Amino acid sequence: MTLKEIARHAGVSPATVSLVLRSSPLVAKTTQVRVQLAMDELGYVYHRAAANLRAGSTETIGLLVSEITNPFYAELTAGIDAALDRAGWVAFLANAGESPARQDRFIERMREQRVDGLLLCPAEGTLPDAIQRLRQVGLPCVQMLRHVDGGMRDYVSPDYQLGMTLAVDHLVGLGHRRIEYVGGGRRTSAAQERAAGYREALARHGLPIGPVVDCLPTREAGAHAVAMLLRGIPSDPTAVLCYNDICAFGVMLGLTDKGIAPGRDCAVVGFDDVVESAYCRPALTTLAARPREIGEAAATLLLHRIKAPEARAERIILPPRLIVRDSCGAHDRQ
Amino acid sequence: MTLKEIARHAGVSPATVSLVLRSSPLVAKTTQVRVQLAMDELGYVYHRAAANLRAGSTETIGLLVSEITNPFYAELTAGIDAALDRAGWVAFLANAGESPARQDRFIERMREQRVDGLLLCPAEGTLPDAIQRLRQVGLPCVQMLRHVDGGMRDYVSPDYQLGMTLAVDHLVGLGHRRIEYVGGGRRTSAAQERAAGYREALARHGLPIGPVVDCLPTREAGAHAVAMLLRGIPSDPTAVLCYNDICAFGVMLGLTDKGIAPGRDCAVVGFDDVVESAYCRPALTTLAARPREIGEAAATLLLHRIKAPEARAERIILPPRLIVRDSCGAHDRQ
DNA sequence: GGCAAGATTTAGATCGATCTAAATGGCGAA
DNA sequence: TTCGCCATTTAGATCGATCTAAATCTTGCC
Repeated sequence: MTLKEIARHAGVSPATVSLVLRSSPLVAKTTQVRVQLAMDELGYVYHRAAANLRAGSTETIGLLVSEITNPFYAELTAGIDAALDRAGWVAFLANAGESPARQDRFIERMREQRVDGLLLCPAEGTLPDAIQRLRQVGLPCVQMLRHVDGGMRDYVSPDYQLGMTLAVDHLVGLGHRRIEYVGGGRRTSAAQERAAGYREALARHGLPIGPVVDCLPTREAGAHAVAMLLRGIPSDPTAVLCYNDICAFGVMLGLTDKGIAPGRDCAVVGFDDVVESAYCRPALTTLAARPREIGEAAATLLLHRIKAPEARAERIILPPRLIVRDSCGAHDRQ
Repeated sequence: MTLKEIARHAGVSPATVSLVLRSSPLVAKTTQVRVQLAMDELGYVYHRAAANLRAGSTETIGLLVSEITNPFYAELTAGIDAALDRAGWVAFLANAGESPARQDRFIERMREQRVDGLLLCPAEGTLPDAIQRLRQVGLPCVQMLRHVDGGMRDYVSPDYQLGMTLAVDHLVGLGHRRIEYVGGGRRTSAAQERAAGYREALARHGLPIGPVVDCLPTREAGAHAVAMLLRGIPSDPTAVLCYNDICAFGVMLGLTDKGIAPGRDCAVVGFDDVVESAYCRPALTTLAARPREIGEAAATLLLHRIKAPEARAERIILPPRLIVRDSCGAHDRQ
């Protein structure tokens, strides 16, 4: 059932049907109704791919996340999906699993599909070159959560550094002087900016800066990192900042297993504010990074960029909010 | 940069280039090399949409999940993505958010995109009619986790009923006689099969069947449901089965808040085995539903169905495994 | 050398829409 | 009546690939 058959059935030319499909004002009301009727009657389904081939745009984007099973990325994805749905666009999804090779494969496939743009969280180890190439071939791209080119191109993310500053200031206000950070070892901009925020805030307060403890963003790694924290040099920390909530859950488990009560004996602060944060015990003090809003902002920015490819790059950096719960001990002191 | 230009550059006809692109054995080695060289040199990118228009298939599917932010669906999605990637296919993603209207909109859009098939978790309230229509228009479709047509069409899911049976048998083996189920009120097949499994298993043991307590799959609802459990008619339950792990987390919170220790004073069993189950305290006894495998199986089945649309429908029902941890008290008794 | 068989290559139509540029029809004004 | 203008409609080329059916080129063999 094609446009041509609709045309025959409605007694007009294919060109006219095409105009009706795109609700052009050129078409007379009566003709439009007649064509619409024919389409309903014959159960016509618009063939977007064919239209796209001629028209040049697909109203389609590629979405690459580094790990969909991380609840933070899942929220991000939901935000993107909501914004695209409002605009009538759809996204191809892929899960890079932190593999630059898989990421390259996906980008290649998206180019073949002729998507109009790309939303991506660059996998760890992505070369700036990869993003540069996209620019060269004229494929609009918005980076999310991480950047590999100094963040000077289109980029949407939480303000990691500000988040760490808020956390440190809060802990210092509670009287903590030995504050460590768990979450080194990753080579993403998101990790580096957090570590920098931690160091800078401590320096501003004139406090000793512990070596950053390596930790992947998993509960296992968080629990395992606890051993590194308790070296007693010069003394054990009284507070621990974590790369994200998942790490923090692990750290709290690790502390508990050593007989140290998180929130009472040692403050723990996470990052992200995933759903569980409010429900674990002690409830986790953390920084709300607002992933859904980030997703919506990123999708909206990409749609703008597609319409205006030559406009200057935008950076949208959302300030996180400190959510004070029980794991930092603030509630005990009042 | 099109196939035609490659042809000119390589001194062959467009038809030959097309054959090379699809690595046809018809082409002579030397020609193939020459064409390949021209493509590399000119930076040619295959135009899949154009090829699809002629060839009739898109090697693309639509994936509709009811709630991507649920970690169970996130795992499912990761499994699907992995299987599709291996086959070289890609998926359009949408998040229905349990809205049949949004679901219909997405299905319509997928038809316009001419996807070759659909993977979907039907939103609550989906009419069997919706699936029936897909059959009529010849769009292959595999239902996952839920079905709206008696599960007689292509369908992949855990064996909910068996899961409930395993849980009840285990609890009965531990000596429990008053076992309740939290998770009614939903009108999906997944909910109904769980409730049926619960009732049947209890009946087989000759035990009293409590009224199923309504509970949405959220922590809040789980915590709230606890009040309904503790009515003392004829006595409070000593064990609670839950719709899924998220509910179970809520129930454990609710119990704890009432001074009842889950795992010691009251057994709690979840369903799904999401990552947190192993890490909450007490660690949750639950049924591992293997979402990643389900996702892979569903994607694989859909690809088969696309190749053989007329073959008979397949039901792939994976048996869950009971994972005994601390919340059912089993470890205390040994 | 001639011919059939097999191996390669190709011209031209085609997929289902959009685009451009021109055709058509109706109507008031000269 | 004829013309010009505006509102509609349309023919035919086009997007970038694949498909069919036929053309061309090699071989091997008599």
